[in-house]
Amino acid sequence: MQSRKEEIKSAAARLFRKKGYSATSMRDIATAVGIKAASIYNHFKGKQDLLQDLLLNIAHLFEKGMAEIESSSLPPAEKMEKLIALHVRLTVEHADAIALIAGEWMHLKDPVLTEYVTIRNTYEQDFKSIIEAGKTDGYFKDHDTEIILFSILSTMRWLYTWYSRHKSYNQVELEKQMTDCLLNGIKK
Amino acid sequence: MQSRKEEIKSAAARLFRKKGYSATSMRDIATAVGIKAASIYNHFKGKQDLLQDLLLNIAHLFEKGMAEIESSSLPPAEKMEKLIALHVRLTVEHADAIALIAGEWMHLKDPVLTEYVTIRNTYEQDFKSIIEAGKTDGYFKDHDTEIILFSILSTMRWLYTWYSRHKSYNQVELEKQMTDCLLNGIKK
DNA sequence: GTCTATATGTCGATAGAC
DNA sequence: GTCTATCGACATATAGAC
Repeated sequence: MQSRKEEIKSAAARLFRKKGYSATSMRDIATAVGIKAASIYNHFKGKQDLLQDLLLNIAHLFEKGMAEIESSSLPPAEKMEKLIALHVRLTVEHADAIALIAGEWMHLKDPVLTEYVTIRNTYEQDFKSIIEAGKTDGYFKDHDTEIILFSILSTMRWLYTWYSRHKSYNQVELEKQMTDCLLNGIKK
Repeated sequence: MQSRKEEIKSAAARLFRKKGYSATSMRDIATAVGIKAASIYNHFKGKQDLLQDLLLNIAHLFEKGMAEIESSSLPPAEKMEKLIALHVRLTVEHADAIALIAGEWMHLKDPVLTEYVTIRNTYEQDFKSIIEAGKTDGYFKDHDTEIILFSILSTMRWLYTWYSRHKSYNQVELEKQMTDCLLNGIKK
């Protein structure tokens, strides 16, 4: 059961992803839902409000997932596996909204833009702490932390493009192979 | 020495990257160059023409790089290293245009859109052939070829965001660490 | 080759009827 | 809660003077 407000949100997410935020008009979104553009303003304050709703929601899901992993007492290598699983799960469940993280967050306006960037920076800092703990404990090699973070996050952030073309792929198997690729590499 | 036409192109690339294609106006580009919007039309047919010029140019650079690597008689593992080096080099030399590959190619219009996608698909097919040759020769593990391709390409395609924040990083060292991360993983 | 002026269209958002 | 009608801003692109 999806309310009209939810209908508008998911149509907006799909269109922002496909055509980009700026190239998507309120008329486009309204048509996709089967109403007129003016009617959207009974549910949202405007186009920017829609983008902010979508992006803050997904940002908070990542925040929550990271908090749970950090507060666990698992060793760094297993925390890393949990992080990869978190990205895979959120991507599968919120593919359209995730896509906006990659390409449309720049269209946020202040003060939400600042809020969003702060959340993202904190997330990356937490990620780096786990990598460094893994190096200290001798689980990870001594690569530059920034480069390790970048390699993993970039792969995770593109997962949504890949997954849209391979929906049939088993989620558990995907998670397993990605984790192994990232942690152990592709060379024999 | 940069001609006026080149000035316009690089201003467009920088603005398309920063604000997105749709949100960038001809007035924005003109102002950045120090002329009026109408003057751009003496150098380019329109905004779409600018995007096509930028994207086809960078696509052809990848095509050329891949052709050189493929025609070499190096073993697959070394071809892979050359491919990573190709991405690093093109990213450092054409950061703005490379960014458009990640987020703005969707705004291309046919027939150039079809041409661009065809070039990209061919590039990915060539990449997969090298991965599969590497598996056959026993250099690479038996992961799903699609997943290996995706892991590597996604990291390469996000390099431009990372590099803009770490311009001081030594290019040779960057190449070495990225190659090692991708091929051998981060686990000890 | 750059300018001013302008044609033509679409945008986000609002007012007010029902 | 959805509609019609509309406003004002800004978009791409063109015509023609200099």
